[in-house]
Amino acid sequence: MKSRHRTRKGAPGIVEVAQRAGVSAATVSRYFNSPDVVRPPTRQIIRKAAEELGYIRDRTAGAMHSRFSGTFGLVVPTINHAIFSEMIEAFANRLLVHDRTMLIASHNYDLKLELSIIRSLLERRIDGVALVGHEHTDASIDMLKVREVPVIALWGNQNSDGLPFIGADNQLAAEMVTRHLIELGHTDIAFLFPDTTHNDRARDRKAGALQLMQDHQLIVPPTRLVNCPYDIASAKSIGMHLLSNDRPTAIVCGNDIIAHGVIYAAHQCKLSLPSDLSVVGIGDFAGSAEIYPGLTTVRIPANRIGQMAADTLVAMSTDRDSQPFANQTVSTQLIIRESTTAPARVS
Amino acid sequence: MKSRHRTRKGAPGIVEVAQRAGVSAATVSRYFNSPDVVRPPTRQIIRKAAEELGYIRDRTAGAMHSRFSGTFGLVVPTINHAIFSEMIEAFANRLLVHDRTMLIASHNYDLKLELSIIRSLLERRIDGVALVGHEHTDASIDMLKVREVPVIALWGNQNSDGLPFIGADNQLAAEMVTRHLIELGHTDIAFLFPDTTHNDRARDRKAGALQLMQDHQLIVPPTRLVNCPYDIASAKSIGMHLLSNDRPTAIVCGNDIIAHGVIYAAHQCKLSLPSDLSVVGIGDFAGSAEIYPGLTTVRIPANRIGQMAADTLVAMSTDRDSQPFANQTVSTQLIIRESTTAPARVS
DNA sequence: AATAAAAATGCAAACGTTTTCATTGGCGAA
DNA sequence: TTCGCCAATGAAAACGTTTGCATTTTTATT
Repeated sequence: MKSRHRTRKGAPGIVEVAQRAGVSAATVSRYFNSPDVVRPPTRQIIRKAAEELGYIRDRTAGAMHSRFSGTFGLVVPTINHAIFSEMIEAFANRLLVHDRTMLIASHNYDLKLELSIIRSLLERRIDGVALVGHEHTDASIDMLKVREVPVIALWGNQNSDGLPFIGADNQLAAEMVTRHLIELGHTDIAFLFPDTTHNDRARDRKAGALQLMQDHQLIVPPTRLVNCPYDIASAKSIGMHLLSNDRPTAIVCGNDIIAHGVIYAAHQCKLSLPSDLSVVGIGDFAGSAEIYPGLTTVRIPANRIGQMAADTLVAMSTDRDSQPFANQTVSTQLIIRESTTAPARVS
Repeated sequence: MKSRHRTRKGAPGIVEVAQRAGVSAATVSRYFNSPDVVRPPTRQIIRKAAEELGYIRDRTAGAMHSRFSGTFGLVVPTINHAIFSEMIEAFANRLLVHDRTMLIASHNYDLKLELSIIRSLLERRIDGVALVGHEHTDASIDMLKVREVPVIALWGNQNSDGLPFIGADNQLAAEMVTRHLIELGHTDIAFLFPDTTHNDRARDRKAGALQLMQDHQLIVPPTRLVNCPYDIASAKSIGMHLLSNDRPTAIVCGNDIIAHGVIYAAHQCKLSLPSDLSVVGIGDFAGSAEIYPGLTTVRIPANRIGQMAADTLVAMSTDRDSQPFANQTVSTQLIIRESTTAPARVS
């Protein structure tokens, strides 16, 4: 209790374990990091000593020397959102399998905040980081490049930013649902997409849908192209407005959350679905199969993305040199349920 | 490149900054940790040097000495679930305000896994941890106790385990919705709750609802007490079964997710709500206000819980001695919307 | 059984900070 | 101008591991 600032209460270190086991600290360290290099009998002795002492390794200290913290970062726009939370959970669980942990933070589509989050992650010496989308400040990317921290972009499938990615073809996804409606005979279709300013996924989707309309010589007047945030309350109220007079025969929603909101709006307006209105979403979130009527949408395997991201990042941090990893586009699939049908009155 | 194992690429350390600023490393360290003790002119010089070098602190190294990692753990049953994800986001965002980060993991109601997660968090030297609920293995609690890591139990409001908590009165919440139905005149009420084995929140709710029924001399036959997992698909299918013949006039659901499923089931069965069936949930999740008909439920402020947890934990880790913190029960509120009404045929 | 080769272990020097203690410098008071 | 005090800074010892190298022990070979 003099020069020694208060010692970690009751927590034995590697040297205490070594002492009790009658070996050197180095051997104990090796026992934990690569058990196969220590002789089986020694292993037993150490295991026993560590257990009796209730020893818990200090990876923080280990990270100092080995430069691996065993922690990875995940930066998302928002945690509290069906599609991301599914991915987050998959990512975290997969990391756990690799004996790694996840540091996560959300920036709510604020790129400036993203930068400061990345900085904060770097201060914690993460072994790698997964970012959502391809829109990031140069400062963010540079910071990661300088440290040579493995980075991976999730959810999109373009590498405008030069980052390896794991994601879906969002443009194609939007095309799929739009084509489905066109093939059913719809011509008066409305589009509800969120602000695309800092959201490349939404931009791709919107572009895909609109392009397909154009390919089919269908014009989309401004009134049928509505901005709608990714939250159910806004979606419902915008939906109500859209349906109250001169309503379209079908609506393409930027994602399933918006679609849920629109369906609720339709119920509220006493419309019967799908005869009065066809609705499609993108994403196939939890609840989309159960909602009434079942939502026609495009399945994007969020948990697959999360899992692949974890695997890839761990691999990248380990085999430092096998970079760059191949970009991966996960498959999307049109799922036709009960929310779509041919329009009642063909024009 | 001889004894020196590969140096962190391009990453300047505190000494490089010190060198460039013409001061000692100690002063740079002080500049970052308590700027007020270094003279303003010196501050400027250091700030400039750090900026030009693109210096990023290494908190890992700092943590070694100061025993604060600036990271807190959050252990939840599942991330991908409306109510938890709202709390998780609030917790993370609030920590960010405190310049701290969050390590999170989910155990899917597996207490054994929870233990190993806690261990893993401890290996990362977290400054504190928030656990959901009051059911934990003794080993988990002991491990935390020995290290004297601040712990807080979320979501419940009992301290059977001696842990300080921040949560809601789940029993009361269930009573509120049940009372509402009874007051409307319902006597034939069904209850859908998840397995309560490792879930004290669900247990409290169930107990609260059933107790109230008993208080009102209403008996609940076994057929009206159904086990139902917290997922929408199960809820809908169980709901369908329950509604297909000899249906009750009202259903109390263990949480809003189950309620959503039941409402979808009712739609599927072509029942009209609330005249044919009243439904209540607990939690007031996103979507509960928008669903058709709007769900009568009890509001539990998840984000408030998350925020308070972050504040409390940070405080606990800082003022080590002001423990134990007062337990906090957040207020719940009955929200009456359109999913409930008096039963059609009074028996 | 002796020797070489291989495997297991120990020693001690890092890793990049923070913090204690000592020292320097600046400034007001006499 | 000189002295003394306080604020600001520097030097160096931790913090608890990992790992390169040296040494010892084991195993295989003749």
